[in-house]
Amino acid sequence: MTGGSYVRLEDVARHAGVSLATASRVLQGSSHRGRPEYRAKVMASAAELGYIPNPHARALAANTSDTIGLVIHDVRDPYFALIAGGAIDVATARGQFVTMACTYRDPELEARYIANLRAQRVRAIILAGSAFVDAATSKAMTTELESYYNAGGSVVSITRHRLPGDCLVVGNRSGAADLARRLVDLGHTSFALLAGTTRLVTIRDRVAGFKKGLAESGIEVDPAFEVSGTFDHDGGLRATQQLLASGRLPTCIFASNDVMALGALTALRRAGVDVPGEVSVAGFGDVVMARDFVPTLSTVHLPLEEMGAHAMELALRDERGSSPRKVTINGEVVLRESTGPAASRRRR
Amino acid sequence: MTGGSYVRLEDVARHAGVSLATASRVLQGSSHRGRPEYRAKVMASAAELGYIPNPHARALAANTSDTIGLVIHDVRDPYFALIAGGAIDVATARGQFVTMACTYRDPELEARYIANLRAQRVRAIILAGSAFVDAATSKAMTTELESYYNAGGSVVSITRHRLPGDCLVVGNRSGAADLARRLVDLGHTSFALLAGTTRLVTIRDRVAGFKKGLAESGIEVDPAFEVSGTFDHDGGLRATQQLLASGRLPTCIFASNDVMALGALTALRRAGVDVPGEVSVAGFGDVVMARDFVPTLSTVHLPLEEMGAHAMELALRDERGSSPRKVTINGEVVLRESTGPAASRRRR
DNA sequence: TTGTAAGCGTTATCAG
DNA sequence: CTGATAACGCTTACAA
Repeated sequence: MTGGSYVRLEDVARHAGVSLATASRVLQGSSHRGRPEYRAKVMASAAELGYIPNPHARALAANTSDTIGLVIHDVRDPYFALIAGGAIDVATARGQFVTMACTYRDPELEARYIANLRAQRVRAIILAGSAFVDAATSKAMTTELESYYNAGGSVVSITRHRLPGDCLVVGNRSGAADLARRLVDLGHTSFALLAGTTRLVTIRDRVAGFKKGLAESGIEVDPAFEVSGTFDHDGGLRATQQLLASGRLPTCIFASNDVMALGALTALRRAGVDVPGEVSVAGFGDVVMARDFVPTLSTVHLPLEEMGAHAMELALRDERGSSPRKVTINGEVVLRESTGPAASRRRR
Repeated sequence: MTGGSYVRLEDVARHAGVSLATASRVLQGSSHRGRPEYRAKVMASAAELGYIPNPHARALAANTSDTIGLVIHDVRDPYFALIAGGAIDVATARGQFVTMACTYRDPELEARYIANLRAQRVRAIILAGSAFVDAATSKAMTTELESYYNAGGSVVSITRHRLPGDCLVVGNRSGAADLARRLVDLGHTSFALLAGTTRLVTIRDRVAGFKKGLAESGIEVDPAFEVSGTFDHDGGLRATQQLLASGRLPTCIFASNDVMALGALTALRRAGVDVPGEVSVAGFGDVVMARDFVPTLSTVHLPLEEMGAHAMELALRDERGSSPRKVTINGEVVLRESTGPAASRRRR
């Protein structure tokens, strides 16, 4: 059908018997300008010839492009895979390309990649993944992003309110606090916190929110029960093993994300500890597979896919908003099998 | 640091006191041409000014680009997330961009997207995800890809040996046959096959291989135990429920991929059927989480991440291979908790 | 409205 | 080996 070579705008113009400029205007202008008969002719020719504009030429001439940069922590992490999926779908539907990078929370890698996206003049940059508490860590990246933004680029971040542009603010604090309250209602009184790195603001917020929720009932977390590690499956596994090794268990373990919770579940199972019989476990995020964990995981549901889609929509809106938008996303507590009434209570 | 505006090659040239052409040559030529003193000057100026080449201009002039198109079924599916992750990592390390699309096995969407990648003159296209048995379905896509390939583009596919270019051929048949043998060794005699859509060649191959493995021991699959559905979690769940509803169970269930197997596990658990006590379950692929399923999943391990990395390396090799390479990837059976000795045998 | 022509930032050709 | 200069395909003033 389409031959080996390319159809250029010039070919379309000639075929339609109009000038290059006219063809260009017709093809890009969603507006109704152009004499109807010319419009029709050009459209027909373009379709017949199978014309696809050269995005590079377009980018060069118009100083914009139709690709969006998506910077995430790791595609392999289901949390981000969901966000990416949602984002990619709306981009594809709108004829935009998505170029994606995984930066593994390495600020330097992030900075470098963003510089490249900027040079590529991507239409927008979406950043998903927590920032570090220490703002200086990502200074280079922030600077880069600001130049991009100031030059007219769109920036949408998820949970990075300090960055320029729009932001999807996840209610980490409130979600975790809600979860804590529900857990207390179940009768739990002693909690362990698998915090991951407390240098990530997401974790810090979730932990802070959780503690606040507990505090309302006068419950404090034993410092010995606050164990950190990496913010992933292994981190959850190791932290739990550490807990297990200490010989003392709380009645409930809160992992600051679902994947860590899964690690915790695995560690507990290996050690022969019954969940929720002996300990309850809860996570945060509600990754799709949380429903398939054994036991199914209690967690704070976040509409991850929609968040990705929403972020992409913000990134794609015609006029970059006069004022940056902050959209709050609130999670909803979902109690499933992994949390039960407190063990102590049960024994009564 | 970097100002708001852009540094162009011209600026670097002026700063270094050489011509545009010289600067261009120095900056792109990995070769040692250019007077050393000029080379040094240009490099220094570029570094000092923070020069980043404009990829669009480069693409337009040189008719190539430094982005690779990655077309997969769905990022949310851990199987593909792993492949994508492996691919993205090597691309990033080599300073290449990856633009990714999910096509959900929709041939039309695939064709459209590939046409766009082609127009964008991406440096290579990587295609992961099974083809349909019926070649006509993806005729348009194939044509598009061939034009791209014939025009000098690199194509690397995973499990699509009919396509032009290099191919990572997954030993679906042999892997499934191996698995079948091991399962027979365990004493199993009756098997159910959760096939997914038999229109996908991957599934067809896995099913055929599995049957072949069984046939070596004179075992046949009861047609009533061969149930199809979608090639995902839900497909596995539903197929298993269907099986359950029929009132008759085999001693072992083979799901043609891990995610389906997870669905099966969930259905079984909900129905109160013990695995592997009453039925054994096996999958294919060895998604990371297979180790966290309860029970941990027996499956055929595929080095998914390495496959993605390998595919990207093939895509990036300097000269497109004179002859297309076919690399065979063989899976390895991993027996974990989800398969045990056949239930009937146990009861003796 | 439509056409002409001047860029956009690089690469590549061709003289010097 | 180096330096002008013409592409590359498209957008967009500017002119008609």
